[in-house]
Amino acid sequence: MRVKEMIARNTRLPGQLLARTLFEGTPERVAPRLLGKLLVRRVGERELLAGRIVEVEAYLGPHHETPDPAAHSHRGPTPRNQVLFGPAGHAYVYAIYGRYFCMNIACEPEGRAGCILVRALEPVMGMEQMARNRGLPALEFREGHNRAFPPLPLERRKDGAPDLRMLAGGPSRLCQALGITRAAHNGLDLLDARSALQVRDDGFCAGRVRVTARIGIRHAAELPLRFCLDGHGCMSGPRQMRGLVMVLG
DNA sequence: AGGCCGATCCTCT
DNA sequence: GAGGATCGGCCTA
Repeated sequence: MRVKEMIARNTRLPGQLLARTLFEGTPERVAPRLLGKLLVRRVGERELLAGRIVEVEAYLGPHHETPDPAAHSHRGPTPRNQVLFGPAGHAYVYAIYGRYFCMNIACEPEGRAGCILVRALEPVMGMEQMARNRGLPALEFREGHNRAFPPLPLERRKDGAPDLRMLAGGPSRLCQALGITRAAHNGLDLLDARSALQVRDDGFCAGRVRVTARIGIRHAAELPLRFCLDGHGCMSGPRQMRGLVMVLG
């Protein structure tokens, strides 16, 4: 207990943990509520990497009334996707294309397998380490901008320096930036203060949320299950995408 | 046992 | 905008 408290204090994690009930709803209900939350990676006892969730996609479990053949859980439990059928709030990390990882958050009560794919983060803490993790050149910060997040460039920089959007904009880019792997992080409880990977709330209020079709899938490609902070510079995919705008209440 | 293919990213045109 | 890298998981035989 003492050790846990020391870790919690020494790392000074931003914000606070979320309630598990938030994740026990259906994925299309949970997804927009994750926008603006922080995904926090603890590295050892001191280092902290964090990004604000600006884009997510919902994937519907096999019990959902709407079939979702794009979901990994669509055909029922397998050794790979078993975390999705467990309790809400746990990380499902899988490998894709032989070289990358993607991270999901399990939703719904145990036995149901809806989930949220985290697709893009706005880097908040540890940007320099994120750039190193991504194999990008060192970031250069202007005077006074090394603490607060610098303004987002909306166009690629001409000098070849990394576009800050590219640090963690994209489901595999964000895993690379935070050092998330299947071996180390699949199954972790994101709502446990001792976990190396957590979702936390620092009070940020999501404004307008854009709802569009999901990206990069073949099946059920029309379902409006992608949610992003409208117009945010760090979202992945096409800049202008057809969709509805909702305001969270 | 073998084949297919993906919730991606990067490079090049 | 197109194509290649690269391999684990899942399906078929």
